[in-house]
Amino acid sequence: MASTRNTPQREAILAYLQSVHTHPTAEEVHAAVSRKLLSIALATVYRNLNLLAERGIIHRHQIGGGYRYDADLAAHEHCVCTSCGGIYDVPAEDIEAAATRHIDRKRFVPDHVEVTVYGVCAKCDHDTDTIRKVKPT
Amino acid sequence: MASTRNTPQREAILAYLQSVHTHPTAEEVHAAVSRKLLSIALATVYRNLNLLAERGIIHRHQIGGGYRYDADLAAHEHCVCTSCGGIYDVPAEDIEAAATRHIDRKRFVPDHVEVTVYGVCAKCDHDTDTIRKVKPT
DNA sequence: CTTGCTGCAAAGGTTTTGCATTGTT
DNA sequence: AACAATGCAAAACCTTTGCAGCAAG
Repeated sequence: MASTRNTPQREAILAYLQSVHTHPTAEEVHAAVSRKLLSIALATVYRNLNLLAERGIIHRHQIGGGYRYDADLAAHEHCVCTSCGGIYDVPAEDIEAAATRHIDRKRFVPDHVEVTVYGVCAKCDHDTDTIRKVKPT
Repeated sequence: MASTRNTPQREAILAYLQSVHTHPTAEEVHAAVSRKLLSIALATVYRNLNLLAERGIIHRHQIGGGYRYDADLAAHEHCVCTSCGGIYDVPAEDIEAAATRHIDRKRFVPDHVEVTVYGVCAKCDHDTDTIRKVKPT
C-alpha cells in the first residue's frame, strides 16, 4: 500500500476541517489555511482534500454547484438553504437503513448514502417575512 | 408573472427528457435533440434546462461532478454506481418523511429531499468477480 | 538516491453570459 | 413595437495535471 508523508500543509488542512462545521469549499479551506499558518498553493489544497477523501478521513459532498468538504464522519443529513446557501447538519443514524431498505441487493450493493434536504433556514424565513411586510406583493 | 413561449427547441428537450430514464447531462441532451430533430446550440439547451428546472417541470441533480437532468418528478432515490457511474432509480415515497422527521421546523423549513445511494451495480459487481478470478490479488 | 509533496502555471471541462438576430404576440 | 428565445463566441468558474525543485525516508 502506498505510503504518505504528513506535511504541515496536510495537517493544517485536516486540522482546519476538523475545527469547523461549515462544509467549506476548497477555496475557503485555502483561504483559512493560508491566513492561519502558512502559504500554500490552491492545487496543494485540492490534492490533499482529494487524498484525504479517498482514504475516508474526510467526506466530499456535491452541494451548490461544486464540492464541499466535511471532517464530521458521523451519519448526518445536510439541510441546504435555497435562499442563502447555508448548510446545516442534522444527525440521523437511521437514514442509511431507511434509504437502502428498498434496494434489491442482487441488483445494487449499497456502500454509503447521502441525504440532502433543501428548504429555507430560520434566518432567511424571517427575512422573507420582513420583506413581505415592507413591500407586499 | 413572466410568460414563456413554447419553442420547438424547448419542446424537444422536454420530450426527450420525458422519454428516457438515464439522467442525461446537458451535453447528452444536446446530442440527442440535435440528432433527432433540429440543430440547436448547447447554450440553448442549458438555458432551457435551467428554465424548466426553475419552474419545477424537471429536476436538476448534482451527480458525478456535474448536473444531471430528470423529468421523473415522482419521489425516488438515485443509486449511483461508483464503478461505472451508472444511475438507477428506486421508488421511495416514504423517504421524504423519514429524512425530514429529525428537523426542527422552527430552524429549517424543508422543501424537498434528495437521496443518493452510492454503491456497485450488478454488472460491475460481476465484472469485479471475474477480474478477481482471472488475476487474484 | 528514491520517492512523495509542493508551487506554479497551464490545461481541461462544464456552465453562464453578452450581443446581434430572429420570430411571436 | 415590445419582448422572448436563439445561435455564436467569449468569458467565467472550478478542478486537475505537468513539471521542476525540495525535502523526507
